[in-house]
Amino acid sequence: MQSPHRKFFEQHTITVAQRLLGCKLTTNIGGKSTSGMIVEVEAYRDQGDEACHTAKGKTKRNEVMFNAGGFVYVYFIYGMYHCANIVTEPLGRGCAVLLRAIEPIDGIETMLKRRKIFSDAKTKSLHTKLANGPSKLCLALGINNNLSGHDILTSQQISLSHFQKISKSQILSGPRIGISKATDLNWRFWIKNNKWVSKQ
DNA sequence: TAATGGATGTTCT
DNA sequence: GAACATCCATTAT
Repeated sequence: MQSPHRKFFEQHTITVAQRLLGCKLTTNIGGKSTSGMIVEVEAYRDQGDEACHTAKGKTKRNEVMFNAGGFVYVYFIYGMYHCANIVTEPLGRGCAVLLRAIEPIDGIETMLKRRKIFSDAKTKSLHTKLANGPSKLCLALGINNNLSGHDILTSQQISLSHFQKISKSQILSGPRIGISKATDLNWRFWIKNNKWVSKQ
């Protein structure tokens, strides 16, 4: 399948967020290839969004978000977890889409090991354990701060391709999860009836 | 099934 | 010193 071009990522953040649903995200880390279809995302925008990391300007932590659309922004949270974003809109803006959940495609054995899921009992309801949340997704795909600042168009370790066509009628939206500011914005988007989504 | 609280460290006030 | 785009085990209902 074809990979998106720069212009795909430089559109309005809401547009990119919706169009990322159904795309296949692949990582190649530690000699292991893993991939999954993006089924849930959240949009974070530079203007009118107090919950966005860049709401108060550029800092050491968020500087990667000011790259051109298509760069990867990973941050460390709660002392033990990572969250992965894809930068959107043109160079210098500071917008991104948070990746919240994937439906596994390739390298499931590797993902199970990274998530420390071993017993058969646990593998029976994988959709509630493997990658249904931003930090679970990072663990499953082996994403950490080393990937922050990579260009998803050229990186050898993380890439994106079109995979499944998702129409507007298949996309639902609601408030973003885990934030205290700008909770009125319905900027979480997910694929309707997809069981790999973190919260329906 | 819902609610609570601990783990853990970086960033910003 | 508080907040934090989380997760999971434990406890209460």
